[in-house]
Amino acid sequence: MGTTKKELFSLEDNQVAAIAKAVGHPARVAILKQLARLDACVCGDLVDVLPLSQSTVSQHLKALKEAHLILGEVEGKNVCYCINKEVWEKAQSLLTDFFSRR
Amino acid sequence: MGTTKKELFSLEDNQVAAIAKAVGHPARVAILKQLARLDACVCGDLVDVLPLSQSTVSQHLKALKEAHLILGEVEGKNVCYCINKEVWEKAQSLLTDFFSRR
DNA sequence: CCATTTCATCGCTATATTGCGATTCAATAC
DNA sequence: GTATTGAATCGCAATATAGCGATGAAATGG
Repeated sequence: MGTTKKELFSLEDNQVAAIAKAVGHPARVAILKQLARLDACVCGDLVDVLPLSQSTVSQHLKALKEAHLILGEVEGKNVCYCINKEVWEKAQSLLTDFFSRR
Repeated sequence: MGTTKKELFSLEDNQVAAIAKAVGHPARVAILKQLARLDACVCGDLVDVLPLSQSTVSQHLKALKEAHLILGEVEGKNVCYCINKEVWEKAQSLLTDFFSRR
């Protein structure tokens, strides 16, 4: 318990849920918006923009990375994040389809 | 801590996050799909369709109701759930806009 | 009245999430 | 080499979530 019984649901339902879950926090929404806006990647400028500590922002970035919605590339001392275009488009179509029902 | 600092984010970011959070579980995805498919409302047939106990399904329905994505109407002994069309469309446009970035 | 059915809620356990400060590690700067 | 900077991770506390069985409350059936 406390654990989602993923095995019991369809792949698609799990995919939709996983994406939605990753987006389900205002900080992560804000991060994704920033990354979309800047098109090119950014790094820890995100920390400056967000009203959260560095460690907390790092956690959210990790969550988004685990959902494959973003990519992080090391550039010397910095890490450059950007939207994972492929997965983003997949997510877009999954969610669009989902909400187009009815 | 353990609590999202919603105050620190924009209304829109919070709205997007709240909807995504509600959708962020495969059981709730499955419920919403069913309700969309049956167009007309259903009741505890949902429990039969889902691989979860009645109490757990009830919890998920509560979560969806709190996100205003669904409506529940008492009909004698039964409760009839259906998608909240207005909010659903709002959610659709919010999420579509969100994913249309970039 | 009592029994049954339908659903919500309580009470509990297990696990996950959010947040932060402190620490660590790698890369640069000196 | 040491110092500094950027970012991930650790460790912790507070809270939230997922799941279930049991109990409750309202409506129907007798």
